[in-house]
Amino acid sequence: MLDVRRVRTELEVLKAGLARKGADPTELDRVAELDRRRRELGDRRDSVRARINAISKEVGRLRRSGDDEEAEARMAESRSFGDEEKALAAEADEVGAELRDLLLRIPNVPADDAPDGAGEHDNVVVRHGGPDPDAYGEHQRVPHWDVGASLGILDLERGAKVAGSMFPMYRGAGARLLRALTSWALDRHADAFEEVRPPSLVRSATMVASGQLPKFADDAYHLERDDLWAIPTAEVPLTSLGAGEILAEGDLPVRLTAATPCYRREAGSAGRDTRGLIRVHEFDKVEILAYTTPEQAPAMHAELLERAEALVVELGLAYRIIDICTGDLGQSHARSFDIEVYAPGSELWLEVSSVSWFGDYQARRADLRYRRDADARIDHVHTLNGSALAWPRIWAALVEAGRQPDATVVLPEVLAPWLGGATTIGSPR
RNA sequence: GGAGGGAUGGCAGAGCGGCCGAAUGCGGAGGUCUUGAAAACCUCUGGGCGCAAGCCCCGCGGGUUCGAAUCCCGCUCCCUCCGCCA
Repeated sequence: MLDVRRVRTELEVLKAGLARKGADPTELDRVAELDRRRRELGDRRDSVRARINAISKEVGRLRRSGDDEEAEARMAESRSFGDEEKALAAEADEVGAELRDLLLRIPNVPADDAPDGAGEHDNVVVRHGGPDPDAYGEHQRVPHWDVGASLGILDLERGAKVAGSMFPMYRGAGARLLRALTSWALDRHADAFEEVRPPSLVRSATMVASGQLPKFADDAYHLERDDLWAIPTAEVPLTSLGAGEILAEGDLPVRLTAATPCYRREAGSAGRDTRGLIRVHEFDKVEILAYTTPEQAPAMHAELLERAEALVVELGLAYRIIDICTGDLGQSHARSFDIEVYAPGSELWLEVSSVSWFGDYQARRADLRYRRDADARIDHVHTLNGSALAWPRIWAALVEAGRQPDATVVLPEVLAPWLGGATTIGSPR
């Protein structure tokens, strides 16, 4: 969430930021108003409390010196402030809660250098890499759901039988390919990132910390009986891993990686991209995430993007990197780069990674701070994260791009160690 | 799931309802001493809001009281035992 103090001192700057995102800037006027009222009520409450505290101390002194009569008088005096204190406290709490609820729903402001734009169509392609998307042959122009079905490595019908549509079932070499991708990616990050295996069900507070709640409750699976949420990304537990803690500056940057299942209801996109693996309710993903000082953040953003890009390069896929414009930025994001790979059979660019910088927006929600070496001041960390990578769409692109004229599928050499040395799926027809 | 015990500052560990934001020890920072270091000694050493006065925080949330770390209720988490179980 945004820093209320900035709302007080840089209201217009923040409003301009929200406007760039296409969000309603007038919400901040309401924040400023609630903040004023909360502080005013708090001040009044505190001065009444100061009176009560002083009198109560006096009562203690009088009691000890045996002057019970005067003590009684002071107790009565203190009692007379009770109702006022209660009323002011209740009102201050109410305004405070309203302020917090509002603040939790207001998006982050975009970074200055994020490109302006109203929506998806204004995103900027930064660069292309890998093979020429137009150079794929006719044998590669078969969608992955057909390739997967004929090779027996993707069983969407059985997935639907067991759990419903958009719950894919991978089989045989298809399942093993997923396992290989996860192992390969985790190993590729092992040089600098601590591997974590976090819970995939989390509390509401954890979902609030990274920004999924309260606004996007409909997008997530909720286990009502236990009041737990199925994580939509490892970002959720990894961001909260340090919640409520104060780290030493020397601990930063903290680099974490995790492979987890991800669950998304896709409530807002019913009927879209329903074929194959392009949009599914459950998928596996390897995430890389960091806590940094504000100074370290830009370099870390570049590092995460390089890592995600390196994986796509090693897989030999055609890809492009997109600088997300202000109007398309997620609620918590200040700056994001997406990596899209080209799937020649589906003839689609598929988003397989989103590498984002959140500033202190999540850290404030999570109360995740660090102590600066220079002056021992305590400040919020910056959080950054990226997928490296999301596997179903990679799986789809690999299967389509790897398809040979003889209908077998050849997989990238880099995966061989995790595939028992075999990089071909199926036998020639 | 059942029974019991516990939660205090970076850690350990005190804390009759008032003089407790909290003893003491350790750890950490600075200083004295020393050629240097160790030892010894001295000082400092939680967080939040606020310009300040002041207010709040002893797991979290309520309550009792003039006054709560201390009493009461609910919750969460941890530990022990039993049950169940990958």
